[in-house]
Amino acid sequence: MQNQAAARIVIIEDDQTIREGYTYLINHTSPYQVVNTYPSFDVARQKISKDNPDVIILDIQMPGTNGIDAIPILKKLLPQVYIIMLTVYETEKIILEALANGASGYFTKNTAASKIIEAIKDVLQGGGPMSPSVAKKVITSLQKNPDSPLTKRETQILSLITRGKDRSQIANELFIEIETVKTHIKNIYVKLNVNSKADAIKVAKSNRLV
Amino acid sequence: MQNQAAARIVIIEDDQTIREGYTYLINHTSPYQVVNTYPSFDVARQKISKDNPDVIILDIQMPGTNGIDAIPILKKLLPQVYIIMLTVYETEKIILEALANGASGYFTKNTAASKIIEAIKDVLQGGGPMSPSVAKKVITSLQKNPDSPLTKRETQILSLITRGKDRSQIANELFIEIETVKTHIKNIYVKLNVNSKADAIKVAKSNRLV
DNA sequence: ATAACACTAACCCTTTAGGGGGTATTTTTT
DNA sequence: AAAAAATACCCCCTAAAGGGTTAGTGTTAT
Repeated sequence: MQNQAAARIVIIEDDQTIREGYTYLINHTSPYQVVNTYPSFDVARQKISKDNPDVIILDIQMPGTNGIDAIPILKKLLPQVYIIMLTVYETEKIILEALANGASGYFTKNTAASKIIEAIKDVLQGGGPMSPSVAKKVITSLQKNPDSPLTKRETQILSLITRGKDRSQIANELFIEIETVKTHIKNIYVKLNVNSKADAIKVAKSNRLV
Repeated sequence: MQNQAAARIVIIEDDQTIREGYTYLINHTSPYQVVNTYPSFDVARQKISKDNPDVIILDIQMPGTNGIDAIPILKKLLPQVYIIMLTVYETEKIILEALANGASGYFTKNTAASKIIEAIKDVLQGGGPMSPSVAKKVITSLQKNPDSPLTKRETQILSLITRGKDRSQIANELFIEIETVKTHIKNIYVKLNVNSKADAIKVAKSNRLV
């Protein structure tokens, strides 16, 4: 008698070869079972609840609803499910969208089946498995610009501005006068070559100053 | 004759046992060499440039300057260096601060030396190595709330507000009237139970609505 | 020690944006 | 057919933003 049922996997992927390849490999080399596969999310939508999957392996480019948009719908249908993206896309934008929408892992399609099996184990244990190059892009997206032209105080104030604070709230929070805040903001605008809050935030975000 | 010089590693870590343990293991089981070790950043500061490291393994809690604050200074001294954090801390806040400051990888101290050696290989090849639990926290920090009370349009407008756009800019961007934007904002305020932009942004960020 | 930078604060000024109250039509989704 | 979402208009008043200028006091690096 085994300790618990094998985790249930569903693969949603339009390429039949990939679908069958991963299915075979997962079923034959791991303690997990692929309970169903679908060629698109639109086909999966009505039936996947009955599969009761623990993990979904999801493509992005598919006929009909794309994988990115499918994630929140799948999470609503199956709140406990872990979704691992398996796709050819690895632009920072798409990776971050997938993770923002609720994906728990992200791999590119050249990934060996053994790594996918490790990834299934990893999500089930509360990890966040990613390809090295994906992890790199995620980390890069979090990094600040080390060559900011702003001083510490200016950076601090710009950060409060990006959080929507107004001059008086900033003054209160930093225990300084509102006129001092104004001076800092004026200096920030000069350094960033802007003349409004909106543009300052835009420059701050695009140059990762905060 | 070997293809290239072994990558040069420096360890900055106040615990002598850990320092010596990892040094031994890296030097004896991998193609990398630990060229120097330091018990604190303040000791390392003046001499590390001469070590010319490719990778620094960095603790956070140390006498003097902590590891988080040390990262940008090290990056300024050695712009090409990869920094891998090795620490007992794994709160989301500290992890994100370390990565924002320029760390390329992050591990907790119970990590096996073999994983650290893999991590060194990984950063040198352009990856972003992390412990599974660290990767999980990084991914969680990027995820949106799937149960937002806001409609698509409201979410879109709130997102533009968080980017510092004012009513007229939002109206222009979405090709709608400024009065319509006002209406959406009023509805957002009611749903979020706030009555100012700053509070809306605060609620949006703390509940990951955008 | 001394110059440069950072942080602080004050005065002047005008323009723009924000927030609250309502009502109402059209479009989309269920 | 009913509900929800998106659109748009009117009224009101206060608060906030932006620009210009000057200046004292620390701190830090050369």
